[in-house]
Amino acid sequence: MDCQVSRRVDEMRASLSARGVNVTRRRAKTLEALASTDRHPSANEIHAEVRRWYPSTSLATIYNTIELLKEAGEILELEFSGAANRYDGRRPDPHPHLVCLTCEHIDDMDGIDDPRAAGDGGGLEQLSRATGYKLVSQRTDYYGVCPACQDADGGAGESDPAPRR
Amino acid sequence: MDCQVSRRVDEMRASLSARGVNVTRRRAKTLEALASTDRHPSANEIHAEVRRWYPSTSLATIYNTIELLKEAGEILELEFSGAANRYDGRRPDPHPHLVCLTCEHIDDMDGIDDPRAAGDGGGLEQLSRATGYKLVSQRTDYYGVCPACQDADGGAGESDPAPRR
DNA sequence: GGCGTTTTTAGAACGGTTCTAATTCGTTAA
DNA sequence: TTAACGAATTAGAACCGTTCTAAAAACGCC
Repeated sequence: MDCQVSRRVDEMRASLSARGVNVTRRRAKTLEALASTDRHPSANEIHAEVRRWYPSTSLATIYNTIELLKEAGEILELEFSGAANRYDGRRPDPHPHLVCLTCEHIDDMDGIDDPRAAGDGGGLEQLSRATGYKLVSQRTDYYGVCPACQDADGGAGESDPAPRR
Repeated sequence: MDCQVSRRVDEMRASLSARGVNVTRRRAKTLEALASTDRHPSANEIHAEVRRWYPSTSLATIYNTIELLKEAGEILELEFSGAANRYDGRRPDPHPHLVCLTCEHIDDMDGIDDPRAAGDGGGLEQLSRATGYKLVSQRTDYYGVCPACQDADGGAGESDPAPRR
């Protein structure tokens, strides 16, 4: 396993343990599946990955582990109404994403010189004061068509190659 | 009907008509329900409102009209995974929202002096160039507890008065 | 008034998520 | 090694907002 990945897995494991959560083998594999990709997998995709090692694993176990990780603040959940939720186990703090409406690929939006592209963090207290809300989280998404899908589109015509949202 | 509201209804109606859509009485009531509130109603709430005038109205008709309005770019749909989608018929262009996690109230976030609080618009072309995506839309939400729910909470204790998300 | 089209209805279907009851697993104590 | 207890896991049902479908109703046009 990549060193970067195993470090992140250790972080998550420690965070769960600190909360008294027993990190079983299935749960550990779930952490690994989350830490080892930047593809923002869905619960189903994580399930498929864990099943490669523990084929009897139920989807409920995946959701259970996801819930524990959410409580520990170790993953970021990206909710979608018409499609499966997606998870970011590498960067649990809110950060902006680029969502492809054609293939549902999700990229982190990093290092772009735009005010809104900044990670949040400091801003929430200030905004809480300004709005009267007690703000705890934030989400920014940009929707469009990713480079690969633009290329696949061969120039002009639409051919609806994949799910749309 | 408020003058502001009826102007907005007329706008929507014109926009639908221009696309060849027949604005029936039920559809007109749906426009009105959307234009006459800043509460960001769900499909169910719109349904209840339209039913006050046309009691036989089916939920499918509401979704049908919502779909037509989306195609015409006349409403903003705020999707939520664990709860019903919400609609903004007053300001169809993306703008930031404040979402109360306790009572599910949604406020428009206006006139707050924060970089991310700016309506989008111009930024998308620039960001498209920077990211390689062909961006068409954007969403920014802030999550927290609204002033009313903070007050209702009477200071310290939690009592889980309403759905959580 | 009759006819073809559009709209509407009621309810089934769908899909992702959550819940439930039963089973299995892991640990500790005899 | 076995017994017993609590935690984890499983399979499948339940849930709920949304979408689909087939039939009925309303509408516009001659």
